[in-house]
Amino acid sequence: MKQDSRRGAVPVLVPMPAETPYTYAVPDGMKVEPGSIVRVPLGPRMVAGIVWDGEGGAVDARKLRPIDHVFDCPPVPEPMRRFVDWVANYTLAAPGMVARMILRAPEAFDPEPWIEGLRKTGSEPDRVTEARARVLELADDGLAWTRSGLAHAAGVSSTVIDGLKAQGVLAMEMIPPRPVVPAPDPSYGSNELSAEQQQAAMELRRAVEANKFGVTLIDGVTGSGKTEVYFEAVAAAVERGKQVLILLPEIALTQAFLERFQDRFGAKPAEWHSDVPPRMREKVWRQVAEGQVRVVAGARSALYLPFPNLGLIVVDEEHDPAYKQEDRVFYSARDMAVVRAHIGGFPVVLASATPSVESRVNASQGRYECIALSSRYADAALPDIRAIDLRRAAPARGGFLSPVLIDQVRATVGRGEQALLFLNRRGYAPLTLCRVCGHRFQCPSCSAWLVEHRFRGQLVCHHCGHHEHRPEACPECGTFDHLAACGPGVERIAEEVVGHFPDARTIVLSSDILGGVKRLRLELDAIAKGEADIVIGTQLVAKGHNFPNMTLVGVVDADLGLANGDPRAAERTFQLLSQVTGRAGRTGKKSIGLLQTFQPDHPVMRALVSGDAEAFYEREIAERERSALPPFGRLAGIVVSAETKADAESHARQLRRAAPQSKDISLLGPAEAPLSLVAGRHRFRLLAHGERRSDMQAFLRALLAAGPKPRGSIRVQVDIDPQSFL
DNA sequence: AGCACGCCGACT
DNA sequence: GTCGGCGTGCTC
Repeated sequence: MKQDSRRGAVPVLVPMPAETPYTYAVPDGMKVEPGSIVRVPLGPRMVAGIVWDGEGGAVDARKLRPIDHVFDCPPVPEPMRRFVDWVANYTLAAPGMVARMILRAPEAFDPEPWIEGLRKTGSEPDRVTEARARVLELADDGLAWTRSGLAHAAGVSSTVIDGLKAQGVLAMEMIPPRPVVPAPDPSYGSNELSAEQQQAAMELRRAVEANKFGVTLIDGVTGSGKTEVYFEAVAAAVERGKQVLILLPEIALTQAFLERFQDRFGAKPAEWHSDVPPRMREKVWRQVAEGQVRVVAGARSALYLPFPNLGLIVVDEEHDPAYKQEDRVFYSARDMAVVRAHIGGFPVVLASATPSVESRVNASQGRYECIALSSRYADAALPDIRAIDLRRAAPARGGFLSPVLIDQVRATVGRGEQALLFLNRRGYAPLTLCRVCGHRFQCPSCSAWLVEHRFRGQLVCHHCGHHEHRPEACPECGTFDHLAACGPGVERIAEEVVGHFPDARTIVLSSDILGGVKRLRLELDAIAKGEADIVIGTQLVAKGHNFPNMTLVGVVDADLGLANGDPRAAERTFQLLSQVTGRAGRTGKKSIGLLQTFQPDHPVMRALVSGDAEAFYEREIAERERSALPPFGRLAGIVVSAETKADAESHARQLRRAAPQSKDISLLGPAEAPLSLVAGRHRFRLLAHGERRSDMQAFLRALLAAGPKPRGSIRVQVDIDPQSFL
């Protein structure tokens, strides 16, 4: 529905951190409406902006500059605009910075050009050769073909096509650009669902058909077929002519998901993530905006695609920390998906085998519906999980694998099956020190320990990327050959494994693998095909891959990550180790998960070994409630980034002056960062905890008003009470 | 955020 | 004498 175009001046949200839209003059004869994407002059350059709602603010008429161009593009729909305002307000980010996330496909604002197509005219060629006959048979469908498409399909060279065109047998006409993906067919393949799945699918279908806001949490154990269940909700939405967004954490590696989708719907969903090449991004953006793309599978940024007709969002692996964006605009895509659904008045589905504490609490308190899937596919037995008490079964001197684990690896490989050794730490050793003077290698800009990467011969900071050559001599005391590597990384475990099993085929998988995502996919495929006996990997092996022959998962250091002060440490560890051990036993073979730990009685280990997640979560929830941590209390905070510790300290003083009501203003360097929020370089953080979100807003305003703006940026941590967002 | 302007160090 | 580092300030 078009509103009247407004004359005079309109507000335009430009992609920069201004608190309000800027006002631009609308030249005579130009028609714009709220949501129009326009090109406007901003300082010395031209930028794309979005015409916003309301009246343009009063600006000095001499400053007012005209809109340069209105793109021929569907306007950003009203629910999207409300969403931008909502996210900006909630995260205390500038609305323009949120809008910028919508505008990240700059070439997509102009329509895709039509392409040349060829159609049969009905006239006959002078001679019908074999090649020509094949072409004509294909073109008989009456549809327009592209020149290369027709040549390829008929298996002829394009000169054959040109010949037919010259004779007037085929005529050229302009045809619309091809869809990035074919339309999904909700009745293409129906998965066989168990009674339990059927029941769950019915509930989701009902929610979609009711076409009103509601959140459903699918809590389904590994192998219970959550995906098949929510595919039925997707089908219901597609049947109703709605668009669907499926959010996945780190989609770049989830090739298998796309194939499952294709098996169910006969076509792949459109993909949206950072590895989609620019040309494809533009096409996807445009076709989403035009309503042509029906289903998008994407990373968290897909939440900012301009869907005109969204009817369902699915957040798969809803507990995954990758849903939190922690730079520029801080937000949790899982929670913002709920907000987007609320604004759009449609349902949202959260799915996980290990739901977050927040979602469980929301479910138990009735804000979210909950569907539990408790039975597994017949052939997908969960592995038998046991703890190895490292105090009793200590590794050999200089090693990190206990004899118990080594024996199990030997037995597994001996049976021709695969073993996975999981250690969530890249590189060779997390700390290097001098045995003579005790010098420890530290990052010059972050104060974190430098991690040795022996293959590369370097010491690397995992916070900021700083790297230096690994020296032979201690830089402090000058002694040669007395630098000691402390603790294990995957490279060091690989060294140990090769020592024990020189004939086994061993692969190390971590995100710093040479060759990037492409190489990683190849390696994962190779492992799935059985081309490795022992895999040593970081957490990327935990994500969604199926290794049919993997029957042993050994967690080298199950305690890693429990002791870093993060209030979610236990929850995260439980989730991660559940996922990792779940890699084994996908095909019904008897499989084992072994946890090397110094704390076999820790609630996380007990929950994993007993399989009793409920007790663990109850405990965790009680603990959160008792200590007023999310989701019951607040961990909201103002985060000030600073280049140096001195700057951060001066910001802390300023913040204490500005916000005396904040009881807890603390300075955190990356080494002791409790919330794994460290991103980018040179970042020290300041947390001012507040009781309420409105306190945070007041603190921030006070801070900004108190005096010179701190250098670096000010952000509000997103990790805010998820109960209050509606 | 991006971009220009502006003022100090090593090089054609 | 210029090229280029990034500190500072501004954008309707």
